[in-house]
Amino acid sequence: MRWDELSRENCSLARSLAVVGDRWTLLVLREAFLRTRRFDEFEAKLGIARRVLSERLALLVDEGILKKVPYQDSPPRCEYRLTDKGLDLYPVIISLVHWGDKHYAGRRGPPMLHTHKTCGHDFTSVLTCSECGEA
Amino acid sequence: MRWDELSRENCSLARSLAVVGDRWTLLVLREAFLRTRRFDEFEAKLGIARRVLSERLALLVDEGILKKVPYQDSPPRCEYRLTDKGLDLYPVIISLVHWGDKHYAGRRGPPMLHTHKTCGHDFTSVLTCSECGEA
DNA sequence: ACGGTAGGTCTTGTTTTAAGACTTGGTCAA
DNA sequence: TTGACCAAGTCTTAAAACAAGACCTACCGT
Repeated sequence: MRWDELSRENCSLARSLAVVGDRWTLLVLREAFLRTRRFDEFEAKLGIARRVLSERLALLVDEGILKKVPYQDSPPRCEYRLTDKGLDLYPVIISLVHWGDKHYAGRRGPPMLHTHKTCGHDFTSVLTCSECGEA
Repeated sequence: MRWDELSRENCSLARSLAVVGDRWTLLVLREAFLRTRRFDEFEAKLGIARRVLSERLALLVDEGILKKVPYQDSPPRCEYRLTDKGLDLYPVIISLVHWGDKHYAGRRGPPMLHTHKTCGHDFTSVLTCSECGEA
């Protein structure tokens, strides 16, 4: 099966992976969540090949996960920002991060803590049922 | 940056992706969650190349995400089952599935519903804070 | 001895990725 | 007004990963 056939499978996981399931896309999105916005910021922070970065950003814009927003007129320049669809990927990224924290953290604990702005605590994520609220 | 360097980055997302961030691994795990257990069941349900499947299963066993369990003596045969570490990936998979449901479902709605055994409702996932319980 | 089955490995050609040089349109300072 | 510089890419080449399918290895039953 090829990558582009995957997106036509009748399976939400396959369709999601057809978009974000490659080597780099989720790392690009992690940077976007950390407020990285410009081409060379992404390049510098990720160490990704420029060609691959260019391709991924274009794909993410195509899919409506990022949008290009002009930030100056001359020369005309754009930055990349998350759309609502992109923001919806937060649970995916946070679950992967917490899985990594749990199973690959070294002696010094997880590399980054996540603080819940509303309650002020560092948190891990708990997946709950939308109907009854249980874990 | 190469794939194996990624796993040495000081970032839980990068380390997670070094294991499950390729084209096939999460689809293999989806099948494992759906109780697929044997080499040719995986092959038949996924349409994956045998060489790639063999490589992925070996990696997942190496990482302690799947384990080989003998199910008959002669000829000796093993099946692949999720370990606790593997089961911990459920939130990742379910978030990806629900993201796909939300943004790529066709007219007929999502291809598969998830029922919470405890409360009996079809559910979507809600990510909540481990400290205060809010979404 | 023969065909079937489970679980792989090997080979070949195609795609993707990595690394880094090159391009384009514009600014700025001398 | 010329030359250096910048952001945001594109192009080239070699290495790595993948897809498809043929082949291999125990062992079973007949």
